[in-house]
Amino acid sequence: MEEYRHLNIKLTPQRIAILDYLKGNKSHPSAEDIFKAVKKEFPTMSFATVYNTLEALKNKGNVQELKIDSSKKRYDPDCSTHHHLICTKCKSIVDIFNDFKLNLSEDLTEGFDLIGNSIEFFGVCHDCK
Amino acid sequence: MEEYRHLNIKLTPQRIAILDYLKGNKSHPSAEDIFKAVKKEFPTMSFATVYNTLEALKNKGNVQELKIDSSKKRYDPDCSTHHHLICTKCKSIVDIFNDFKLNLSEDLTEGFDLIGNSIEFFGVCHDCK
DNA sequence: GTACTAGATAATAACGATTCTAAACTGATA
DNA sequence: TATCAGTTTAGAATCGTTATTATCTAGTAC
Repeated sequence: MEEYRHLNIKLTPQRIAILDYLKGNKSHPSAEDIFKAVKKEFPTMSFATVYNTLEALKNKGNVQELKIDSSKKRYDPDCSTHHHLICTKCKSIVDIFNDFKLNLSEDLTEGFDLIGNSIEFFGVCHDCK
Repeated sequence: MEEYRHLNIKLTPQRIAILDYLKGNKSHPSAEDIFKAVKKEFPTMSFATVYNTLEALKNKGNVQELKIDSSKKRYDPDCSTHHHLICTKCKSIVDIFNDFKLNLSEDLTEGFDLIGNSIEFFGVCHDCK
């Protein structure tokens, strides 16, 4: 597909299937979620391909790795600035697009060069209540 | 030690050593950091004891598990409300005690019951620049 | 269109953090 | 001081992720 040409990565059918799965995906899938979804179309799909592709997309700034779930990495194809609201029970994740102004005075940063921030809200989702 | 009696967990010498190591510790250690430190005093110390004790302390609300480092869990004996500033290179962590007011309007929370939030600032520390 | 090649895929092994198991041990209570 | 529920230990098992290697193929050049 031409729409992925701008990524400047070699476009294989497997990669296109992964990209299609990720496009507009708001579920913040794990590698396993991606693997299972793409395996339906490519039964020989291996985990290595999922991880390789995610690595390539991360390097191109086209996918964000989330550390929200301590048991496994999750991935977000939306690289715009936003935050997350996580259900402490089922680990479902909702995007929060508010722009919060968080100023840290120099004397608190202990000589760090600040790059950015990320806010994790937590709560219990509708289904888990 | 009497000072740990209030935890209401059985106090073994190994647990006291772990508690002593954690007391006032601002390094946000991993299980391995704790294991290595306590092993000096108790050469037969096993990882299971470290994880068991951390689990007990988590349940008592006396230790916080941090998901900041995607390759391993890190632990914070300071359970007061605070945030973290993380070096993207060496993964060192500094506490930020500012109290930020983060209001989320009802219509953004998609039916979640909000519990709290945690802010992760990231940057490059003095030593890694 | 055909050949070439750097880079991708797939199967599997390796790895590291964490959890589990089962037997021996011990702190806290009576 | 005897008891026992809970703890420690060593090691095995598990699980997510990374590495390896042989095979394959997308993209380029001819």
